[in-house]
Amino acid sequence: MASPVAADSGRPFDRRVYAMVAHIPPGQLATYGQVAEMIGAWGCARQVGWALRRLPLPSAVPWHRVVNAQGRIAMSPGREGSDWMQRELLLAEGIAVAPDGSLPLARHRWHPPAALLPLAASSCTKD
DNA sequence: CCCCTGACCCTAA
DNA sequence: GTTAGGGCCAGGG
Repeated sequence: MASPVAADSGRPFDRRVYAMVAHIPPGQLATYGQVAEMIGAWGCARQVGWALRRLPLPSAVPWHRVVNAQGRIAMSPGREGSDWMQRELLLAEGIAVAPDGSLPLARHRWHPPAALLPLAASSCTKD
């Protein structure tokens, strides 16, 4: 498999999310809403979070580079500690993540190339 | 079909 | 700077 994108995802939406996240360079960050907009799924930030939740770990997809718009790691009991794993991975890439999950989002914000901008709007689940 | 929940976001206080 | 409320979309009971 030449692509880092997991092929075991049944939903087209999930694959779009993973493919986009795979473009985020090391040491840089994107928000859920940002990823949603980049695949043309405006307003579907929550679905992006769902897609990442369905992602089997470990994964070649750099899921840890996606945080919420508040500049904090999305902590939730349902994640079974993957949120803390995310903090460790970001620290390893040189991003100063505070113990409470807050981080300097503005300093590490990813600026995607125009080639990745959405060509058309898409639904959250459909292509 | 109704209700609740979720790795969200924006605005207002 | 942080917290609270309402809105958003899709899944599951």
